[in-house]
Amino acid sequence: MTDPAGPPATPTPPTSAAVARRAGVSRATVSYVLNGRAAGRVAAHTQARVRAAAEELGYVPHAAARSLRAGRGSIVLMAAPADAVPAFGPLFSHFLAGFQSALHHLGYTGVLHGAPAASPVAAARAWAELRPAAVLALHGPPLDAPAVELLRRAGTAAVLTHGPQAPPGAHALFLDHREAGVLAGEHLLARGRRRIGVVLPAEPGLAAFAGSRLAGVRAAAAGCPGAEVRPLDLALTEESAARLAAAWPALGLDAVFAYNDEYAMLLMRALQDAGRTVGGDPEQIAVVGADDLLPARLLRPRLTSVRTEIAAPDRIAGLVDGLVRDPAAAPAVHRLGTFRLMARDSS
Amino acid sequence: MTDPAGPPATPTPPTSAAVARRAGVSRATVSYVLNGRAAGRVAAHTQARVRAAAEELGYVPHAAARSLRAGRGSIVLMAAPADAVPAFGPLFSHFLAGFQSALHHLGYTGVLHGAPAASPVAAARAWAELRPAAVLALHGPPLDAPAVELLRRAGTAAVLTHGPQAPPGAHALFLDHREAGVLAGEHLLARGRRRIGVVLPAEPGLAAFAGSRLAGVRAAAAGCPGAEVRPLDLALTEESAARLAAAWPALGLDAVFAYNDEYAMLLMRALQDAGRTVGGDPEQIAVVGADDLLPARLLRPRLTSVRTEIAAPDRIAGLVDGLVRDPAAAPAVHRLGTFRLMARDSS
DNA sequence: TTGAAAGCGTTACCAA
DNA sequence: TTGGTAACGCTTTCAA
Repeated sequence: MTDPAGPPATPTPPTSAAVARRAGVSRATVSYVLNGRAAGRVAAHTQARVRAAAEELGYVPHAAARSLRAGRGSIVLMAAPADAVPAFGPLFSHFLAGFQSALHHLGYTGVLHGAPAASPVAAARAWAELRPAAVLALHGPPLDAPAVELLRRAGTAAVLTHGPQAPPGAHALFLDHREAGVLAGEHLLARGRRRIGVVLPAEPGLAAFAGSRLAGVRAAAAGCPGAEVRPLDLALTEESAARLAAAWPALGLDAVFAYNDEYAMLLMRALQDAGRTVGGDPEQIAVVGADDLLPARLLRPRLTSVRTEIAAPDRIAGLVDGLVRDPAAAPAVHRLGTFRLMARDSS
Repeated sequence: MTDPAGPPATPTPPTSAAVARRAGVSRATVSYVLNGRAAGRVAAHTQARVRAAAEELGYVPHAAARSLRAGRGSIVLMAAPADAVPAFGPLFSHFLAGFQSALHHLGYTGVLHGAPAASPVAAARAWAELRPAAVLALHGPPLDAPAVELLRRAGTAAVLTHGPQAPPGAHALFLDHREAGVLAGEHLLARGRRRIGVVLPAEPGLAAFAGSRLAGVRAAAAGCPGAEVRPLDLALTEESAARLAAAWPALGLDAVFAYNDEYAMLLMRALQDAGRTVGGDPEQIAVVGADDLLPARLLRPRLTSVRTEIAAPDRIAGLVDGLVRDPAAAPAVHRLGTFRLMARDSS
């Protein structure tokens, strides 16, 4: 490959200057034309020439140079779960797709960034280097005040974190897992259950959510004399579930909220294998899951589940856009979604 | 908030020039110190002063400016599935976490980018704007030659796409789904099955994989006289599965490779609800899934599954790093993983 | 209608 | 041991 004219792997990417040379105009003209700011400034045939030159050269603008000059980038950074894998459920994936698309229409570039971070501040520093227009921390530990401050000082217009409250300078997106617990608890109580187990997953990263759900069940039970709530440790393995099932008689529970459809399926199977029956009749054990996954509907009995209804992706995208445009907007807590109970045969 | 000294949201982020002023040194010195290139150049106490100044100002280097100057960015872009949601299985999530971490140790910033793209070239253009060091297209349609060329011309050192072969200028990461089909087919044939159905998911984005898996089963059957293979359309809904189960007698199949554990679970349940029994005995219907998901082991009978063993994340990260360092490396096809059959009770 | 030039934040080179 | 300066690619203001 000694052809000096067009090597397949160009050593240096074409710049707007190269386009200008080829079209016989100035760099300024190129910029105007390619950014649609040429109306009434540049002759139509000149525009055509510029576009053709750009096309032929395979010119692509350099986002870094652009945002350097503009003083602000257009990327919206989302913190990806680094190790807490289970967070990537189909729910979140689906939300993500819609969200990215909505951001795109608003002129942003949505990007998932998952670097292993020793601390929230370390993560914030890594994110800040990219000078994003906005940062959303939807997973892992919520951003704390120092992390938010770092991001704000680095020029991030909008900082959003999940969690019940917004640190100074940030906004919060809140999915109140307590509500899930309340729904499950009230449902079970209404069906006459009084001794309710609540699964606390052994897997790390889920502890915060699990705690809230437990609190929700407790809150529901508080209004019902004679009701008892008992936390249960469970790992996502068949051994762990078998152990819990073996201990069941000693526990004397008549119902369980299993955090999750996965934990629920696991436990339900273990209980059945241990000779107990699961279902809605008083002498059976009632089981409630969450997330309303498809496989859980395939079990017999069909699993009752607390479904998460996440807010419309474009609503959140609009919110982010608004915050970017008005960085000084008063911090607030925004609902990220709600829960709904899908009653089926297991309770 | 009229305090002119320290507004919480700084209007302009601190620059290296600000750090230099505060420390009473030049910008060059700041650069040396903060990049660890100061050994033997800058006095220890000067270094301390610079670091202190940076700390106090909350200085974070500007990635865009850095990569502008360096001529090359350090981000590794991974194409995220924009709409083909199912790709985000636990397998991929787990790989991703390890991969990001490995990239981080090599000095890269791994980033998932999922913009809605009208075509591969449009996607490539969006990616090229970020001037990434490397691009990995692990989902969706493989990159075609024009897309690769665009990226290469934009200076992307390493372009990797999934698929059986590498377009000019790109490398390929290949997970040969045919092998999964072969494994499933051979397994079923060895168990005496001769009339094998293969599920083709109705969901788009899976067609390519499904086709390969079907081809694999066909290849296995080709070596076995009397064996027949029949494709079956199935959507991921209970209605679709019920319809297929109802048609079963007419199909006269004694085995099915269901693409996926999810499809397998769905179909297995539908068959059972229609009064057929699933299992390894000759008069039962044999069902094989794939991906070896936990819930599939909870069904009765336990589901036989083809497990995907993805390559170690740090091996892939090392590969990418090598390609970035040597952009002219001869394109090759690299195995992304292998398959293994986990025989259980359903076949 | 077009061109020239400045400046965004960083780093590498060369001079002091 | 340190500082000045130029250059990366782009947008934008001002002048022609």
